[in-house]
Amino acid sequence: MKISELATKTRVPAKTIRYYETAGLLSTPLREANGYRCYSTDDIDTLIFIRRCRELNIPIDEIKQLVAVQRKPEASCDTVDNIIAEQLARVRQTQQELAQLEQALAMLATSCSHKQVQNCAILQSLKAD
Amino acid sequence: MKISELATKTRVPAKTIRYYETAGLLSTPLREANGYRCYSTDDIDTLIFIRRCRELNIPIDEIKQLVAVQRKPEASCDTVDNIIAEQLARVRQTQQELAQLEQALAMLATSCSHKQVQNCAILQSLKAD
DNA sequence: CATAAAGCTTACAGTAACTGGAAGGTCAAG
DNA sequence: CTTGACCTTCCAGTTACTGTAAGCTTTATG
Repeated sequence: MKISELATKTRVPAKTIRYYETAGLLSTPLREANGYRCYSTDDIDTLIFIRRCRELNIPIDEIKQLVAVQRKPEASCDTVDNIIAEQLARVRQTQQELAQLEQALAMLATSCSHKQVQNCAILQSLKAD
Repeated sequence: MKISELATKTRVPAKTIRYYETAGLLSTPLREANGYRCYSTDDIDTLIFIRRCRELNIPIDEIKQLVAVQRKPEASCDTVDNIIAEQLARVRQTQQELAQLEQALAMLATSCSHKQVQNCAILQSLKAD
């Protein structure tokens, strides 16, 4: 199958598929006589797996590990557990930071009573150290 | 004052100060005879303002507008209000997305009972379209 | 005074994960 | 035969810095 078919079947843009190849996430595919990339049905599974991981914000380097570990079926899944746990920790950390951000912004958003810039309470707040 | 003094007074790294200059966020400073940048006390205020905005995750292009509008004290503060409101909206949008992410990851994290990779429930889930 | 360390300058490269665009080859249809 | 849809590669741009290198100047020390 050619790249655009793989793209529609996995909902990953062809451009991104080529990028994943150069990034070392996908093995280099066979080529037809004309130089077109030629993919197998296995590639569909791998690529959907990658897409799902990216939807979970897992960095490409860690997805590489997840793809690699699947080639050793008898390995323990500690690597998998750790990557998911780390990603969860990162997400929760970001959530905390965003909560503080939201607080600060919400306070700013209600502080200005539509006067002129020279009296703007938002700008005043932002000038404080 | 030289760049490192400005850096310590504002808690913005000297490297970042130079970057802000090329990014058009800070006006080009005077130079001493030896070519060193020479800053005024006003630059302290501007830079602290910029740092506070960045802590609120406001993009540099929008900080540029906030800095510019402060040079016209009689302008209305609609620009300011809009930028803060948009930033708040972006933050809340991200919060929603992260909440879904966290749900999905948390579910994955508890799904695997430490078997081998070939039975790993996490990997199974990630393979589904 | 010599020299070494600290601080300043510029310019280039790298980060993450793509995305857009240019220039050109291939293939099927009208 | 030519038009349009795909395919190829390579280069540049995105965001907001950060690292590094090469080369000044200034300051501190022996």
